[in-house]
Amino acid sequence: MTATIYDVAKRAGVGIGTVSRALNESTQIKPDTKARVLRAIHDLKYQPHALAQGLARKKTHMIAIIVPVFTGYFYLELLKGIQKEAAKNNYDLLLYSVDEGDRTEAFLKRTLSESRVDGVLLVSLKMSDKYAEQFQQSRFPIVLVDSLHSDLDSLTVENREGAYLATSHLISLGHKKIGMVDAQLKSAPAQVRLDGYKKALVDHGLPFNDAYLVITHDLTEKDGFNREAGYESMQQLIAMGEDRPTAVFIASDIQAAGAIQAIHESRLRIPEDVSIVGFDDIEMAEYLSLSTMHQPLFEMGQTAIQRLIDRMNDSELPVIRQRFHTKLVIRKSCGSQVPGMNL
Amino acid sequence: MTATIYDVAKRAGVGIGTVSRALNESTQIKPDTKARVLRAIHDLKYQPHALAQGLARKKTHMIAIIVPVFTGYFYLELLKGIQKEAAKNNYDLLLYSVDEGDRTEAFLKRTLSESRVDGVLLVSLKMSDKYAEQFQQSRFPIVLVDSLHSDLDSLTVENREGAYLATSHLISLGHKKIGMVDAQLKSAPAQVRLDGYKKALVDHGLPFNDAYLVITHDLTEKDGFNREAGYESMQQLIAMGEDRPTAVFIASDIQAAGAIQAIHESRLRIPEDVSIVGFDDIEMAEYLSLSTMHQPLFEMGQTAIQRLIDRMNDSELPVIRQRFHTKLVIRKSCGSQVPGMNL
DNA sequence: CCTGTTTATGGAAGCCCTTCCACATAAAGA
DNA sequence: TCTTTATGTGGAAGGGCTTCCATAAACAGG
Repeated sequence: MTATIYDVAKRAGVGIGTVSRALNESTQIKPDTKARVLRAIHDLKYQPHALAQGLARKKTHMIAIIVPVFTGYFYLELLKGIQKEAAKNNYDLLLYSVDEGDRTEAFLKRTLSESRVDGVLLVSLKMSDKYAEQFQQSRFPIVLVDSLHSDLDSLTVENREGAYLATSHLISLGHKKIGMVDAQLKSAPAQVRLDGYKKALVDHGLPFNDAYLVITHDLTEKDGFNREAGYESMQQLIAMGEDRPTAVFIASDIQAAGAIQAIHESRLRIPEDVSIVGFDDIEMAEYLSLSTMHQPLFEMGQTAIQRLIDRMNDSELPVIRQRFHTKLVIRKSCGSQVPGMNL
Repeated sequence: MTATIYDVAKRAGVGIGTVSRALNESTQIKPDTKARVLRAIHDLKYQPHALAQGLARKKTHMIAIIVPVFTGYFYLELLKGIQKEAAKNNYDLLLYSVDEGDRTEAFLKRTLSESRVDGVLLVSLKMSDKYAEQFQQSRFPIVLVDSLHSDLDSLTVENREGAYLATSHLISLGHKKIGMVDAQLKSAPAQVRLDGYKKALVDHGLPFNDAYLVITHDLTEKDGFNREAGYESMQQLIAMGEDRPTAVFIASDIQAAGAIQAIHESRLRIPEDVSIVGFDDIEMAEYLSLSTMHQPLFEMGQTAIQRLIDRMNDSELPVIRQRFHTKLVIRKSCGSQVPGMNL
């Protein structure tokens, strides 16, 4: 069927070693021999067998990427960056998408011992100490994206800073009663965004009001970063009546989408009655005219691959933690609280 | 480092063949021998080397999926279905995303000869006759999704039917002047959707008016399924003034998003001044209150994998072409043309 | 022209499996 | 008890590549 290196060798009248050298840019080959081999390769439409090559080289040129079952643009943008950079460096992407909680570990385990890939990108998923140690000890290249572990390379967004900026923006518009809708605190980003929110209040001399903080108590396995959670949380705030906050910082755009729906259903207006700021800047945010914190996802994806490649080339690199800054994107979902100052 | 089958054999005091049998559910092994081997495997944390296995078995248990650089929910939903079904059947997904035009062929070529994967899913990309023939001759399993070639398995959406239904819906609401915004006709779906639109007009005794058909003349390499194209196309229709259509069928939701923007900017109202129906039912459609044709993408993804697996098991299967039906999802973007009958 | 280098080349060994064949052992039949 | 058959088992061969080592060819220098 398909030609092997032996066929090429025979046709070119050389040994298999020479064929290999012709293919692998070795300097140890005479130019005209190389030309002859390349000609034979061309004639036979020969293409090296990826698996055999991988087996011999102990390199597969594949990168596994483990993501939570993709819900939304968040992962799309990231994937684009990852994909582009991987392609540029001739790496193929093996995509694992995890739905149930502990499948992550199963994937990590396989990854670690099957030698199917040269490295792993773990996205938005928690890295257990146990596996972190295994990866570290085995020097198996891994980079965490939007996730954190002190022993491993990680790229995260400045969630605290982002939340701080978002909240500060609302404060700067004159709001005094500023609420927050958050996801479950077992999620690190949710935790940290809450911190940023609190800090912004404190720094500007505003009290932190427990009643203004609504955290999804999603009974399912989810983390609360979804529309339904945002919808319900906002309903809860609205139910406070006149005491309700005049502005709300919402931990993710997708929750904000649900929140907006809840607000509209209550016949309240945005931003006249309630101002909101989201987080993520997913594509939909633009359609919702939602002010939000933009994350440089594409760039993070690219950087993640670069870092992974660096680490594959040198496993002794010191562990880094790279933080990416968010940027406030102002749209129409927040206005000044002072009457008459509205847009 | 990691244990090989030889280590396991030695530890269990058996031959390597026996270890292999213990792993591969062979009946040719005594239960207690098997137990002993499995014990050794457990002790050594042995895991077969995927590449070596692939090389020996001539099977990689990987499927390549080639998609246009993912823009939007269209691919997300499809990917979810693909991913889920692949995981269920223990196949790994190798993701290739194509941006520039002819990279597709490069991927197909590699796929065909590198033996890296057991099968290919080609999504929304044109299959050239040349490669179609190569795939067919080599009996290399491939399934086309949202793409078509007579010699290969393909799953498509009933684009004509969908366009027909969308247009008919507008007609049933009383509209007489119905326009269409389409993408470039070099794209098969665009072509076929236009046919459906025309047929609906004709079947209902309405004339086809050339001026009401706007086809993006995108100068870039794109096919016109994007927001900017929709925006400009709609501006063109609006520029007709009072002669403009009262309803427009738009070939994709993403174009519809652009069109809606254009409509709003012209101070026209939806659906009072212009009714629109889109195509795809991407997540955003709900937020835009856009009536549109829903495609069963998740299901298509699943089916695609199933079909691919079937074909991998039996390359002699007759070529099939499976069509999926679309469904009209009514939201608020279309109203009756007759004054007073509006919502 | 010969010796010492340098450069080029062939092909065995190794990567880690599966599979097949030969052989051993146990069970069954006579 | 001795065949015959069924059942288990070991390990060579093979899958297609890279790499290394030994050897051959080319090139200098004297």
